Amino acid sequence: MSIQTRRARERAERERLIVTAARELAESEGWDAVTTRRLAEEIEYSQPVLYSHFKGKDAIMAAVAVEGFADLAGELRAARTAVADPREALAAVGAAYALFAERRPALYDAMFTHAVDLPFATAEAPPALREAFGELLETVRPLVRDDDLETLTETFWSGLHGLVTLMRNGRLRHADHERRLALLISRFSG
Amino acid sequence: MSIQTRRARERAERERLIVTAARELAESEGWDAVTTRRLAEEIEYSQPVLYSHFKGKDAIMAAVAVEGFADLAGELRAARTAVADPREALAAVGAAYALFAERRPALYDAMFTHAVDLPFATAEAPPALREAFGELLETVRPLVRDDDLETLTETFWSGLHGLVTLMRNGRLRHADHERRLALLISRFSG
DNA sequence: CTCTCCTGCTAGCAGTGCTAGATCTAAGAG
DNA sequence: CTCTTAGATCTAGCACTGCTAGCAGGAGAG
Repeated sequence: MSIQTRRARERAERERLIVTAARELAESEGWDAVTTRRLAEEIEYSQPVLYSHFKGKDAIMAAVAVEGFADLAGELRAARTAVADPREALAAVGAAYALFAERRPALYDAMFTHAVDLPFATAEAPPALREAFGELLETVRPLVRDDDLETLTETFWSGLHGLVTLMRNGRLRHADHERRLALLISRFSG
Repeated sequence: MSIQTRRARERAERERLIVTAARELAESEGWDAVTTRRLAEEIEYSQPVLYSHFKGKDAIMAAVAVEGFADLAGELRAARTAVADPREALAAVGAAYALFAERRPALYDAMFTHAVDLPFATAEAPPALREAFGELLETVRPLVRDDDLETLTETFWSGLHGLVTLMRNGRLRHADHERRLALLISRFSG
């Protein structure tokens, strides 16, 4: 029995190795640099072993994305719980979200622009995803009035997502980022 | 002289042929189906002629994107000028924007998620781009109070962009789209 | 009618994601 | 302790991508 558990453990370790290698490579050189050959070289195995762990490259990106959601959830939670006042919390969470996207652009892309086949707003969505959205939900909850909580959260989230994505490929002037963020938050804390 | 003008005209026609072929192919089968070989076959020329017109595939996508901005500007203008009341105009323009993204997903992608090298919020941005943004600007103008017009417009635009992009790859529940849109608009018409 | 240029083509390169078949290791049976 | 068998891993290759060098062939100029 123990020999099989050792094998299973080694397999799991290698799977983590693949995901972290993909993540680090993407964060340092962008997703274009993450090829199956390059990734195989990085983990010191041949290409086909990747396919014994994941269905394809998209599945690897999805796994990286799930890790990203766990990170994001953690950072949002820290921002939310650091402040008592609900409006200040909203501002802090919004700033944390924007900062996350700015500092980890490749990771953010994997989470939101790529990896379409990741189940999301459904019951079978990975826990990390629900947790990240849950943080936004708890931030918005004290400020909700007439509107539906989920709808309000989704709309606020969309605003943040739009800000960071449009700015990231030069659609918005980089200088006024703070003002736009403040404006968005003010419109959602009333 | 006239012989050279004929050649120039034929060249321009072929260039338009390339762009419209790329656009139609993308809209009917997605950007993954738009390969240089497929595109060459579609216009009944060999691959290398594409490179005598455009620097590469990205440049073709950028040309398609510019066409898309002209379309978007037209639709936004129609929505804006159809209504007299500023708040209703904002709602109409927001709905028109979302409808555009929903009906032309591939075109929308070319405009906002791909084609990074397209000059945007600068002076050398193509006129169609400035026109499209200008429509949003004129819609927001009557509703601006304490905030800066450009910043307010950019933030509203980000909200719209976030809504349509997050919904398009399953990040948001499709059913509540109208409610989110209405909520966003209400937060920006006060 | 000849020469020249230039347009558009064929063929090919380097790289991509992915997979079939061989190989080699290591576990289990006698 | 040996032999067989099964599973994990690798080598080699497929079909495709964007892009380009270098060659034909027909246009225009003289």
